[in-house]
Amino acid sequence: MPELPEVETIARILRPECTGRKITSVQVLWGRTLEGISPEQFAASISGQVIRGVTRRAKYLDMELTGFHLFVHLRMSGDLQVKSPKYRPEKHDRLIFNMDDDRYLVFNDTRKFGRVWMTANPESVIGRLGPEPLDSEFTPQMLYVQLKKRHRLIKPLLLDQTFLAGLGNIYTDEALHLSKVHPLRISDTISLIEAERLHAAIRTVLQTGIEHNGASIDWVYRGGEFQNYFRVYGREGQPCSVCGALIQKITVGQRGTHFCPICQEQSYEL
DNA sequence: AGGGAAACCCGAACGC
DNA sequence: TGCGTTCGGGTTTCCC
Repeated sequence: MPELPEVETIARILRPECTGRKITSVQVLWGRTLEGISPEQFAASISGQVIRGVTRRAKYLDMELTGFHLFVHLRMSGDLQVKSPKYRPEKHDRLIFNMDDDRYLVFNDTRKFGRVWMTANPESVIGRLGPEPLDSEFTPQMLYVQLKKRHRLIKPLLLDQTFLAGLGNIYTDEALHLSKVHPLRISDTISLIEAERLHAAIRTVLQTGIEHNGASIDWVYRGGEFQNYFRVYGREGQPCSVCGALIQKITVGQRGTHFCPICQEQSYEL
């Protein structure tokens, strides 16, 4: 499930493969992948565009083109890979870009949730996103202040991409457990100490994810390594690695939420 | 303002 | 075995 670390890994893999390549044509195998543009218009405007660079913003892959940005959000099951000239389309391929070295950039997405935007104005796609959790501007103090301004359950707030950009369900549960914050805590009751722990935990889980995905070349939707290090996610009924209590699973804001009832006390902690 | 529900999808897991 | 049902995941949109 591509979250921030997986997108970061893809960007790192694609950057040397695609930078400087010209897109000569594109096959649109599933039109609804494209946001705000018809397949015909898309094909017409992308042909001849040169890929200037590949970066990441939150969970969006950002390909800078000659006159546009191509943003790709992989959502649940998306995958983006460079294929050799002899590649033939496979099941669930949605977009196939032909590059000027005769290789292909293939967007495959089993569940059809992934989306692609082509725009001259990046703000129209990523303008509402909150701070980047791994940036130096994102400080413990800033997190504390922002939490104080809101009155929301901490779990859904951390998942809100306009509050903080990049955490998905898995990393949120992991970060809450690592920082010993209960998922049902109300944001403006979180102390400075707790906010500092949460800040550190968010960075730790994301960085750990990046390291483990980076360590395995073909992780994308074929099983990465980070799953072997889950502290709570998917471990309902199994013992907490810290205290031995059984991990519980509840629903918070319509999302499956895993936590340790002992480590993550619900009471206020100074 | 915040929260709940529905919608978009399909493969895996589950129940019988 | 084979069938039908449920679930989950990220995000947006609508409604209370």
